[in-house]
Amino acid sequence: MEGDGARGLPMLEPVRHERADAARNRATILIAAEGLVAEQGAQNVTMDRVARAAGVGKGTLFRHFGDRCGLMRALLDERERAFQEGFIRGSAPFGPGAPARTRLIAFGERMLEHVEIQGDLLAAAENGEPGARLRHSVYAAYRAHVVLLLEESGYGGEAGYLADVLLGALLSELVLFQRRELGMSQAQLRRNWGELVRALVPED
Amino acid sequence: MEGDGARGLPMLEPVRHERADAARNRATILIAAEGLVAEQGAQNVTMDRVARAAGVGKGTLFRHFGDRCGLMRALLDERERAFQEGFIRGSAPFGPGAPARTRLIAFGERMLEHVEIQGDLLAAAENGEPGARLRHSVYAAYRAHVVLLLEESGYGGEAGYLADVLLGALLSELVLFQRRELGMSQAQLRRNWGELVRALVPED
DNA sequence: CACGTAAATGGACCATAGTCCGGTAATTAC
DNA sequence: GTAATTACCGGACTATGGTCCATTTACGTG
Repeated sequence: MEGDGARGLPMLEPVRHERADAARNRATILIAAEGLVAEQGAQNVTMDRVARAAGVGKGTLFRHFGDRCGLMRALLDERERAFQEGFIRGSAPFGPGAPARTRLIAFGERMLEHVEIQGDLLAAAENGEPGARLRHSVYAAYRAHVVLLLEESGYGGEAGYLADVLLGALLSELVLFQRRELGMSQAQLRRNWGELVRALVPED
Repeated sequence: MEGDGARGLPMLEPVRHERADAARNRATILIAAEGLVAEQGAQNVTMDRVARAAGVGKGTLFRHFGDRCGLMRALLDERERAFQEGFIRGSAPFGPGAPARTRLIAFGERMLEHVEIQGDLLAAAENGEPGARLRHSVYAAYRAHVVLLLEESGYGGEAGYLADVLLGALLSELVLFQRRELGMSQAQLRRNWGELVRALVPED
């Protein structure tokens, strides 16, 4: 049914060439949005203001980023990419090379730092329709990584379930609540995360 | 500063007498909202439509329930109250009388059932500003209960932290995702919940 | 280079959550 | 019973996320 081009190579990119003006506008928008977020906080930035600040129409904004969460995600993208790169190909214990349980602890610690630095932006990016964040590919990537580590560690139970629970403990909404509302320190969260993982995952 | 009536009894209700028309309107609104939710699903019910269906103005709606989440919560209120009543004063193992760990497992199982039945409504009620659900008194009540059980069980770590993690595993957004998107069965979730608690909480 | 096509654009438009306030009706004091 | 008070009412209004489409602009081709 799909009209594959029957060329030699299957196309890896959905878009052959992003038009120059589109690329320029995307960059302009991201810079404008970044500035607004920096000066007023992610929560107070409206799509209208971003569009006006970037000097483009609202339609352009939504064409490029889909929705508000998409824009926020795009702002996080660079860090996000570095984060994923880190646990896939970085150096141990975050990257490969250390025992699985150790890596899992390192994963959580990095995630806590990530939330510390990008907290509001993360919260804004995850705050869409119910369940949207779970269906997104970023969650899938994290989940797959945790599942892999759990299986590697020899965990006997259902790794997918435990991955959901563990990622739940790192959810930005929760971590921000613990930090700001409950007054837990970052060190406290790190310690508790470590204990949690050690209690659940076998040493290998 | 507060003008306490200096009568004999401290007032237990913030409002001395809800005016008859107000009470009538609240009831009418709840009935109308219940009907709309039943026939179109919580997600598709707008405040405007509820107001029109109830034959009241929008202002009345917001005066009574604060915001959309408040209305959804009010619709859940009866079940919610029964749920809380159950784990505070009900019969074992959900209520008092059983070992703490057993009660905790029962708590989770009831919560999973609760999500099964009231899923969409719960999701709608929890879907507000980031962190709002965590700051709400319902979350505080659940958290306090779980903390109590953990301490009673002789859990050595920080009970508050573990309570957040455990409640995260029961979050309606997550459970609905696991049921609908991941295709996990309710039995599977029950089993995994039980294993999770048994792995983390000492038998007592 | 001229041209045709497909993509990008922008801002008018829509839907919906939430606010505000002049008017009104229920309660209370006398 | 009547007047004063107080709480309630309703719908017009605002703010904001998101859609639509007629118009414009870049790009590949002859």
